[in-house]
Amino acid sequence: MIKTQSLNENHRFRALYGRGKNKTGKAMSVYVMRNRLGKVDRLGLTVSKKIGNAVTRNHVRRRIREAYRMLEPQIKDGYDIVIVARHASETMLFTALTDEMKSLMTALGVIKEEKGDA
RNA sequence: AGAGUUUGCUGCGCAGCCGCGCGCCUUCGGGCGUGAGGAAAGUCCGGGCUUCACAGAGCAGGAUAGCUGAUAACGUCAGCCGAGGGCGACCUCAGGAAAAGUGCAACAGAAAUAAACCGCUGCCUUUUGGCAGUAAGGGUGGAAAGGCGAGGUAAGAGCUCACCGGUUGUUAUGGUAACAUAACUCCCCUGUAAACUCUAUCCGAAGCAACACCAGCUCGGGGGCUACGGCUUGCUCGGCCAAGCUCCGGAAAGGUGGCUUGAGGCGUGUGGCGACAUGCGUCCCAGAUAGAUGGCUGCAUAAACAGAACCCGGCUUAUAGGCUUACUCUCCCC
RNA sequence: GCGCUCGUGGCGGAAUGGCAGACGCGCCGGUUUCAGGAGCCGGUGGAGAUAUCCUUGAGGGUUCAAGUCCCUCCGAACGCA
Repeated sequence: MIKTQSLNENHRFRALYGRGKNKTGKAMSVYVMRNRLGKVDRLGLTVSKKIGNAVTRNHVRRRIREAYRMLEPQIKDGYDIVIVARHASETMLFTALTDEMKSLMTALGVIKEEKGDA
């Protein structure tokens, strides 16, 4: 990923859960908050043990990261984003996963508005 | 043909585009190579490695339990012995000691480690019954004094004898041994040690968040107090001199190493029934640090259990499908 | 990584190796009331032929006998670094 670092500090996670804007879909919940790092985005992933065993959790984490990578060029700079996986993210089609992430991000206002888009 | 026992293996692969960790190269655009398991799991054992304030001794505690071997070691493995199950191939077994001692054995039953309720026999008594002898018979129970026959007796009893069974000891033969077989001899004794215990053998503790180093306004270092102090798994002896709090003096997180060449893999020869050992050749095969293997498309597309975190040897548990070794029983045909 | 504890009717929670489910809460039925509550009385794991059988997270073992002892799994909660 080009402009995104991983978010691994527990206090930032708690700040996002507490004060960030959030939206929830079938496959994930997304929390968003501005950071003070300028052009850098930071992504944190949470996959709890309720989702499944280690193999399942790895798989879910990779799918969500891949979907984020597809979406990354359209995301505004300077945000911390935390994505919490839910059960459906293991089984649903990858295209549906990508679409859901995009619609959640759009609702939260972190997707760039494309030129000439009505 | 049917039913069954058993051995070992595999458990996705290829191509295209985009993407990730590590290593090397780089004209800094990128390129090349490589990248999860048989259980990586559970953490049930054993070892390496590191540190400790570890000389060490005793007690306590823990583990193991047929024999011989294998191994770095083991609670693992191999072969054998014994016991149990199965017609059999074969499978299972914490498989030392109950004759060192203690405990426990509910209910039932007269009685549970010792015995007289009924019965049987003798004597006394008018009868009811009393005294004595007796473990053959009765019922209870998981277990009731070894089984059966004969002798014997008032009635009976290993009281005596024959046979059988178990058992203690000795001897002989075979075997390294566990043990097996035979002879003589002693005895006839409940079970339980996954109850305490005894016997034999083994065990210092903690764990890579160990530990070492670097950077840092805070390091290092020093003073005072706790003091019959702290540490050494628990306790005692012994040993060591450090630990906590506070003050000079004000606190939060980082980086690097450890980290992968090893009791290593593969092939092959030799020794051994085997576990395994060893010679030669050859190969280098993940090393992350919120944690790398994913997404899409095609090949008929369905495909289990499941993800390394210091490393090895085992055990246990999970596992769709496929392949495979050696055998057994029954039926039919020749 | 290391270690400790627990699992019993619907719920909480007892039970020396010896009749499993004490006790409390809840639930059901009855009584009382015009009606409800409280009180009082009785019942309450499952199957079944109404004899009995199966039940202490699951599966094995030891024992005459296991909720209890031993082993292996499963699940939950907790401690230390």
